Amino acid sequence: MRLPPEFYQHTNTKKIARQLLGKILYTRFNNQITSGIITETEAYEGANDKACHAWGGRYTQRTKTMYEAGGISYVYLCYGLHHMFNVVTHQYGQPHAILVRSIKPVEGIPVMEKRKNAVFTQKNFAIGPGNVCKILGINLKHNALDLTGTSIWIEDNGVKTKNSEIEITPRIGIEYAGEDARRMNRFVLNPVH
DNA sequence: TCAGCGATTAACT
DNA sequence: GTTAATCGCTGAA
Repeated sequence: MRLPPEFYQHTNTKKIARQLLGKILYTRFNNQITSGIITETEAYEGANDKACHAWGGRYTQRTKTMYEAGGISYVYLCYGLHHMFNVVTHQYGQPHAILVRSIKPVEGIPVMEKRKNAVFTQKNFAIGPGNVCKILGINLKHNALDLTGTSIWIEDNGVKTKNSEIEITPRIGIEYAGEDARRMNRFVLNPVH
């Protein structure tokens, strides 16, 4: 079951970030399908969240994607090297987004291994947001794509995630965000301790 | 126009 | 634990 636009257009971004855990993220580029279970997300809550690119209502070429209505992708380049894949949420005019930090590969593993130029082991599964984009083949060209289209989409396979399987922590790599750096906006499924 | 920097990673010591 | 890689975005000039 593909997630409908209404799923993304809810106004509680943290709740959506929680619900995305356990869903399956698919990409289909050049007729190659790859997918993985979403295991880690971070909620970025718009103009009032200093960690969000659109903090304070910043509206630029890059951030304008986040102001769209929920249900599209937001991809950008970080440190000049790494692509980050986000899901835009909330209503039009509210720059909320959810960063997908980790997935567990399911379909098209050979394709993903080739993209990463490495063979997957238990340990180097797609850990980290840069890797998620790398193995799924996502780059800047895939910014602002409709998540109900045929290139990138998310499916619900009916598996329910239990609260006991989920860890909630502050977000990563945003120490500059002051107070907001302490928000409990990161959701991890079945963390390996 | 341009300097400074970042929602990071992998390969080092 | 430390660091190089590397480039688009941002904001100030």
